[in-house]
Amino acid sequence: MLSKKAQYAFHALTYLVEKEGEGPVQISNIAQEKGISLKFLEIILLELKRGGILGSKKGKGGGYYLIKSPKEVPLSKVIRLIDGPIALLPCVSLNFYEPCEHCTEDGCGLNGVMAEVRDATLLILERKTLADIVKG
Amino acid sequence: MLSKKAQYAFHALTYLVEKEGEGPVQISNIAQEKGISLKFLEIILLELKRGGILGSKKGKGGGYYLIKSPKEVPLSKVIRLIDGPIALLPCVSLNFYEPCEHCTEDGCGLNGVMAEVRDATLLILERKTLADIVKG
DNA sequence: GTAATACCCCATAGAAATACTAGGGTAAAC
DNA sequence: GTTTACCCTAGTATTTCTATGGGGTATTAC
Repeated sequence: MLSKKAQYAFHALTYLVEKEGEGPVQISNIAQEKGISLKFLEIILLELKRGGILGSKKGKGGGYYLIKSPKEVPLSKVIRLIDGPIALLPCVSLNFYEPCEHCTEDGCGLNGVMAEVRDATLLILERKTLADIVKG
Repeated sequence: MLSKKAQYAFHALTYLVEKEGEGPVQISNIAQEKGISLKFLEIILLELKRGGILGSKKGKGGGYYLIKSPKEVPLSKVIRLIDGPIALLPCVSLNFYEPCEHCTEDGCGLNGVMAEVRDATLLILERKTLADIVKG
């Protein structure tokens, strides 16, 4: 399951997509509009900025904005940034790989299936972008 | 990600599949062989029993055993039993559905994609069974 | 240049989930 | 009736989740 944090991230991002071209959007604006705690949202947006998805501008008229086209931001990137691994097992994770202590060298039988699940999931999450989750 | 508990469950189940036909297997046997804490494993096996996957026999010569053929136990059943929902969002979960407060009536844009992910995942996890995760 | 704005950073904290641990109870087999 | 081995309740340490609070700093408008 996605954490609340990741869900909030998506809600904030879709809002920013909708507001694209209107200049920076303030945290307080997003928080109020989407019903998210302001301080918690602050942390989330900061992470999205550090992850290269958002840019920010300080001072009057400042706020957050997308630094890429929505079509260039796959959903997988957001999930990995906020929640971490997409795979169901650390030993089949592409970006957060860790060996299992319980798997023998030739791997336990789970690996194969979980790698399949990972691939099927990524096939969707890598292709779908922020542009796809904004209602027409 | 699967919890350690779920991973232990799979390790224990594969062991039971390998020992099928040899009568009940004791918890202590599985725990030692798979390197799992005995008391923690006890809890896990009990949940698998309550979930209708395992049977147990008390007293001397007792232990746990599969009550169905390994081919009849899909991996999805084990995951749902131990970890809960397979879907990434509660609002697209088939077995643990909960409405999202942030989604409007016609749904947020995420729903569609996450339902796709769920279907792709289930297509694998419903078809693959305990028989598939035991090494030939 | 100064005051207002709005992001930035650090510390803390309650609640829940995770991953166990301890100890005794109970049914079955011999 | 004693041993075996599952069954049940309770507790606990650690981590993660979900925030909250207060102050610092860069930018802009005037």
